[in-house]
Amino acid sequence: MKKDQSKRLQQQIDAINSLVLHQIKPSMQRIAIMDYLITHRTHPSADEIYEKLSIGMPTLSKTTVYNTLKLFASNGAAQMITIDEHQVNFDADTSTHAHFLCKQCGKIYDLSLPELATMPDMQKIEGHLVKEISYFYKGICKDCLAKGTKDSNTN
Amino acid sequence: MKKDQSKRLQQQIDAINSLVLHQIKPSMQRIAIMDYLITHRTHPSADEIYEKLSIGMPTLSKTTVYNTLKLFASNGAAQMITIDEHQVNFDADTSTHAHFLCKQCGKIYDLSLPELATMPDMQKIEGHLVKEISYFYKGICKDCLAKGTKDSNTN
DNA sequence: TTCATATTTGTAATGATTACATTTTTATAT
DNA sequence: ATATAAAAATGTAATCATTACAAATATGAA
Ligand SMILES: [Mn+2]
Ligand SMILES: [Mn+2]
Ligand SMILES: [Zn+2]
Ligand SMILES: [Zn+2]
Repeated sequence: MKKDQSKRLQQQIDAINSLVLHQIKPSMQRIAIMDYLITHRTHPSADEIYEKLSIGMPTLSKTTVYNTLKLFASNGAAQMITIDEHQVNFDADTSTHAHFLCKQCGKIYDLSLPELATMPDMQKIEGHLVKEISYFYKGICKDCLAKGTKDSNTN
Repeated sequence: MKKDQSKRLQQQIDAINSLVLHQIKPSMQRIAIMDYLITHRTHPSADEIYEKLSIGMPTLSKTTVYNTLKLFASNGAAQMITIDEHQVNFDADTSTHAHFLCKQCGKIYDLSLPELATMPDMQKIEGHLVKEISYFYKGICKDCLAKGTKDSNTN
C-alpha cells in the first residue's frame, strides 16, 4: 500500500500547486476540492463533490463547496460548465475544449475538436470582449447508443 | 394606425405558421408566446415572457409559459439557451449560431461566426450522436465597453 | 498570548422550475 | 345543439440548486 500512499500525496501536491499557481491560498477544504476535481475528470457538480468529500470530511459544509468552486472559477483554476440546465458542472481542465452531454445517461464527455483550437481566447468578436468560450454538444452518447437500440432512426 | 394593425396581424400569422410547421396545434397562449419570441430577438427568459404577456393576457399562467417553451424546444420550434447559469433563455431562431453573454449587463447577443457553419448538425462525433450544438461566449459587450472605462486592462 | 483577518460552518432565504390536481377549452359524436 | 372525451391551461404547492448571512473557527502577524 506504499504506492497508494505516495500517489495520493503526489495528487495533493498537484492540487496545491494548481491553487498556488492561481493565487488561491491552500486550505484543507480547497485542497480536497481541487484534488477531487483533478482526479475525477467527469465534470462533477457541487453537490456531487460535497457528497463524496463529506464522507471523509464530515464537517465540510456545502456552502464551502459552492464558495470554493466559485473562487476557483473566478481565479481561472477551474471552469464552470453550464451545459446542463439543471446544475452547474466543474472542470479542472481550463483549456478551451468542447463538451458533450448525453441526454440519456447525463454523463458529460470531453471532445477534442481540433478545428475549435483555431479561435484564440481573449479577443474581440464583433466588438465584444470575449473572456470565456464554451462549446456544448448534446445528444446520445456512444455507450447509450450501444445499449438501447431505440431511437436509432436518426443515423 | 391601420399599418400597426395589419403588421401585428402578419406577426400573428408568422407565429401560427411556425407552430404548424413544427406540428404544434395553435392556441391563444402558444401563438402569443411564439409571437413574442419572434418579435423579441433578445433571447428572453420564461419569466420575462410571462411578465410581458400577462399584461395583455391577465389569465396567463406561468406554468403555461414554461410548458409551452418546453414544447417549442422539443418540437424544434425554438431553442433553449443555457448560457446563463441562473435561468434558461429562449430563441425562435433555431439555426446553429453562436451567442455572447455580457457579464455586466446580462444581455445576450447573436454572433454570426461563419467558421462554425462548417460543422453540420445531426452527425456523430467521437461515436456520440449529436442532436444539439451550442456555442457560447461570455465577456463584456460592446456597449458596456464603451460606457465603463474600468477593467479596460485586458485589451 | 492577542488581535485582526481569512476561512469555514450551519441555517435560513431565494428563485427558477416542476408536479399535480382542477378548471377551461376544443373537438367529436350523437 | 348537446353530450362526451381529450387536450390545454390554470393556480398552488413542492422541489431543489444556489446564495445570503451571521456565528464559529482557524490562521498569522505583532
Ligand atoms: Mn472537460
Ligand atoms: Mn440567438
Ligand atoms: Zn449516455
Ligand atoms: Zn453589456
